[in-house]
Amino acid sequence: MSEDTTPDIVLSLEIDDPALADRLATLLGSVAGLRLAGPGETANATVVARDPRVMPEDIALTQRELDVLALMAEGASNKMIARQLNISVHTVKFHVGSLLDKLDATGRTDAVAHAARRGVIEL
Amino acid sequence: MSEDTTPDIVLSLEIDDPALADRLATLLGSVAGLRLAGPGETANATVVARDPRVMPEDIALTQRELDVLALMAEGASNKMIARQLNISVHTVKFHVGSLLDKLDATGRTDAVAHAARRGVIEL
DNA sequence: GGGCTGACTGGCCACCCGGCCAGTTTCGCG
DNA sequence: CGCGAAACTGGCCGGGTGGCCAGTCAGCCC
Repeated sequence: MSEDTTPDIVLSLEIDDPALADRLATLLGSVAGLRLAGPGETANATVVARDPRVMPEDIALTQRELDVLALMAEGASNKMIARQLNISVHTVKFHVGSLLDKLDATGRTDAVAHAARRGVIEL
Repeated sequence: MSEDTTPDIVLSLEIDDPALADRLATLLGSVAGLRLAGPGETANATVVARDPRVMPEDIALTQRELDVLALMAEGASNKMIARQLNISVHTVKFHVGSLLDKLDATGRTDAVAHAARRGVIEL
């Protein structure tokens, strides 16, 4: 007579590895106080396990490059970035160029995507 | 003598809501076959629950727009996208323009960032 | 001191991008 | 059947972007 005050926690699974997903579903499905989400149901929490992509040590970015990168992720143009950081557009381009090199990107959009993937920045 | 073949699944928690985090930790901590990750330990899976931010229904994007968006997220230029989709560069620009409108973005970088934030695409 | 590295600035230029206008086709609805 | 909405395609052009060159300044190591 106490469960009504604290309903089951609903969990959804987003596991790439089928074997792991199966084990987790079995284990979690038999825990009192929580259950797995049904189709279309909104879960309280999600269990995620992405494929073990290479999470190399953080790329060595200077503070200035991080500043520029953050503003790039906001969709700022070089001109806007220059204004924000009180530097010239040419300097912004310089840092952007360095970022493209270090992040192995072909353009600013690619750079932001790569940085987000690697956890260098948060979207 | 059978646990050595299937070691415990290690879970880490990333829960914004402290109360929910506490309940999950209690529930999951007493499940045989899995345990919570210690400090610095690499987990097999992560339980995440972000604060219930407005998750509006997916923005209505056409299939073509999704195609273009996906390639944009890969850092592809309009020319590359055109080649990939067998359409002209001008048409790609048209779709990009629609994406900028629908995603309320100022440029392709901003569009990809917004789309990733809203879960429209996965980086 | 001399050499070195990294942040910063500038000019120049080919290319790309996004906005404008215009046109076609396809589809569903009254 | 007409008709409008939406998807799709194209030319044009101003401004943004990225690559290349060169140069200054501050800090650090040998």
